[in-house]
Amino acid sequence: MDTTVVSARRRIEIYRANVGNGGLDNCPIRTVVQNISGKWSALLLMALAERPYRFGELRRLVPDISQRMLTQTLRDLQRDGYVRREVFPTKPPSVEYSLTDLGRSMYDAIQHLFHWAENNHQQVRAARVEFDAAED
Amino acid sequence: MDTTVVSARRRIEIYRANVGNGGLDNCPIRTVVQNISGKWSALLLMALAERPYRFGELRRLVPDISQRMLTQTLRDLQRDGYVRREVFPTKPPSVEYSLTDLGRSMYDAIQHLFHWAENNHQQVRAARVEFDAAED
DNA sequence: CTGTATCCCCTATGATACTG
DNA sequence: CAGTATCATAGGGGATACAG
Repeated sequence: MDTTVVSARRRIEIYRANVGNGGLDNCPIRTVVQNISGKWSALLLMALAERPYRFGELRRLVPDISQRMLTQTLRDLQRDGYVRREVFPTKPPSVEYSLTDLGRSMYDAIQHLFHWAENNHQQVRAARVEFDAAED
Repeated sequence: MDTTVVSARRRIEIYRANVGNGGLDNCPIRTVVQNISGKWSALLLMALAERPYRFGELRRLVPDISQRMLTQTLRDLQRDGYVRREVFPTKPPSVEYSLTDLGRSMYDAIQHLFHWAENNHQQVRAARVEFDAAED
């Protein structure tokens, strides 16, 4: 817990040092968080953490994602180095997506949050209900 | 790492079981992730993980946040149960924000990702540069 | 000091149709 | 099968002014 506190202060100081010439743009945390907080990113990361998937497989696995967002989310994850895209010259061509080492490493880190969410989301929902009820 | 894989599959299965009647809305992970992925949420959580802050203090600590977003982000964090808001009847009134136990617990979980980001954001940036350069 | 109320813009997401 | 292109929409976020 002391580690938490000291770390938090240092992070803020680093952020403040960059305000004015970059600010959040240079923030390590936002660099990472911004591109994995999309609507479908976590879901696709979880799928690929299990095993490699082809494009169409992912589409069927996540039935309510639009083709556009599947393409775009995968591309963003690939751009950040989390996902590897391999094209196989079958006919018609097939494309396989898989986690890179960097992606797996990041997944191991974000997994703590996923796990927390599974254990505590009811408390969060309850807090929302209570907050909304308290509004006059 | 077997834990990772098995867990990921179960999470996807839980998600798929809800597609059609709720889907992402009932997803524990999105319930949590959606409201801490805002532009300023992580920064404010880190500040409050250090110590309680007054509204004006936070404003000076994070000079480039608009008053509107400071108010709104704090309110969202409070609504989810992460932040406690206390009004002191001074003149003029002052308001103090602090982490709740739930907030501190969540912070401990998300901290792993923050730590990863600090250690690996250069690799992510490098991956982006490489990806962009490969575009014709 | 700590907010609320407007107005405005930009980006993320979605629906649909088309292509190698 | 695995995408692109185009158009439309909603919400996040900022600037500014006002209020208790």
